[in-house]
Amino acid sequence: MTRPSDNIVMLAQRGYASSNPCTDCLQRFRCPAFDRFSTDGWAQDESGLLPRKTVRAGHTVFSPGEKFSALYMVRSGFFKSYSIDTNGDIQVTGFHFPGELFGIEGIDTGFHDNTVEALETGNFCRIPLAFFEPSGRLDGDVRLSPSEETHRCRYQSLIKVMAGIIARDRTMVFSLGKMCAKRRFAAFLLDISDRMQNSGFCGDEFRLCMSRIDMSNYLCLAIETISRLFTQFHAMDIIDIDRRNIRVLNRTALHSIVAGDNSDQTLLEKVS
Amino acid sequence: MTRPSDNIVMLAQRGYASSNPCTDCLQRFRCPAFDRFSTDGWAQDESGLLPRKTVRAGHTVFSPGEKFSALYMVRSGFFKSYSIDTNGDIQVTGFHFPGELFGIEGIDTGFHDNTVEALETGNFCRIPLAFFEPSGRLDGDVRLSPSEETHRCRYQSLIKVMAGIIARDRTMVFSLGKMCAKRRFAAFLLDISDRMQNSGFCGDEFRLCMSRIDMSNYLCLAIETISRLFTQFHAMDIIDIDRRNIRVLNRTALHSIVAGDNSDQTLLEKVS
DNA sequence: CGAACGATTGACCGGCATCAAACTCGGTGG
DNA sequence: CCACCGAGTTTGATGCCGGTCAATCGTTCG
Repeated sequence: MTRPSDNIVMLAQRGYASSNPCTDCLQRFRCPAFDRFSTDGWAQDESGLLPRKTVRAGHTVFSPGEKFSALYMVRSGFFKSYSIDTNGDIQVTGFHFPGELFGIEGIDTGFHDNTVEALETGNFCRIPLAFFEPSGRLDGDVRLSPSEETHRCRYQSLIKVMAGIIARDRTMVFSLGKMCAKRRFAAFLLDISDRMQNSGFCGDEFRLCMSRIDMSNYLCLAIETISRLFTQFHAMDIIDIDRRNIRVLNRTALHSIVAGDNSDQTLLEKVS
Repeated sequence: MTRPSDNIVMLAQRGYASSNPCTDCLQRFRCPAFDRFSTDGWAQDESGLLPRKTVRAGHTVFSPGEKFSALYMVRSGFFKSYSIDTNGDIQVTGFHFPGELFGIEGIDTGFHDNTVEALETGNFCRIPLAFFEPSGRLDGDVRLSPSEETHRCRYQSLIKVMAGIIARDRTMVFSLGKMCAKRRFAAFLLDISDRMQNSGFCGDEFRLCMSRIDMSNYLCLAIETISRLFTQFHAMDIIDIDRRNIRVLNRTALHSIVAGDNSDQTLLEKVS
């Protein structure tokens, strides 16, 4: 069968494609750089279009210590971000799907403190921070002088991005603190499913873009626990799982597990 | 545009304490509403000063569903914020000390989704969201027309507030996911201590403003675990604890527990 | 083919939640 | 003044979820 990401990958052009401005970008309606108010309909700086770039699996978009000067919009492919603590332990902090933004965490210090890495060949668009500034400002990247209305839209976009991150982090805190492994994992599957759908894929049958190790690290569970939960959910006919290919068979069951009417015990234990 | 002299008159008329504008506020240097660029040196709207309010222990600043239209700066006292999930379970999401801001979480939906409650009698200042808007805007609250420079400062303040929340949430995720109870608790004590100091109190001897229940809920641990850790740290001569009064005796030990060279075992186990 | 890596499955055990009981302290009323 | 109560806290006993260790299997690649 065809890989779910083929359709988008084929549309993604490399580098500056003058034939492929924002008006043709599949992610334009989720992109804060796409101006609905401008006459021509696509974001641009002095040099033309916003820069795009393609990275292969395992390669990074940026690393800790690099100067923070832009946001990034995933155009195709999947990315993960992680940071390394003082003990050298890795913490996967998130996954990024097509149409999603990443890289704003460094906004307070001015430097990135995490790494963003492509899970498979992917393409992203770099949106300079100056794009969101209150008024035209030259910072070596780009000079922009948006109209007041345009700027307000962009301003609110930036706020919204950060608010979304806060909301997602709060969910994560709740997940880690109050949910047992099963609930947490079910919530993770639903989250991934929803975001796949938002990115234009089928939400019920797709390929998991990350390894079991990344999953376990992100969810703060042991790899073995992840594996056991996969087989358990499979035995309960909630999912079909083959390598990284997953099919959601019983979404309702996942939701009831997440709801977890009782704090942490074996809801639906004997279904199989 | 109102002149400073006008405001003084208005203050007297409205019963504001004219002897206590922002220039006398102890928290002014941590407050985004305090304008270092303005000639008179304090934040104001058309009606005079930013509104302040006092609440008693157990009373709320706002509740879920209320319209989001302002940030809040703690002037004195201590506050906690918590939300209630679909199962009716409470999750304490944070504590707020003098000089700290709260209430920005509702910025994306336009409504607060959590409750902020005073832990003891406290006073806070309400900063209308319009204060941070790119340009003068009338939203029923206040009309402001800041200069470009002033606005950029305010704009960046808002960004910084949100970035700070994101950083704090990330720390929380790491704490909940990767730290055992002892490390988590030690990190909590250090966090509280630092913030007490930032708020102008002694960082080594103070009164814990929240109950054991709030602590345990916030840290996602059982009350019994919190209690055991208090006695354990006391036995190790790391702290002195009497009811809610705590004295930090060995800050270095707390730091080494948080560092946790090894994942989750009994560092300093046999010190007593 | 063999090495390396990821994934699965089983056995074991430890940290922390849970249950239960005792204790402290402040408030109330007889 | 003491008895009583209830909320908050402490301490002990027990059990279980999920981490750790270890062996096996499947897949990929040099």
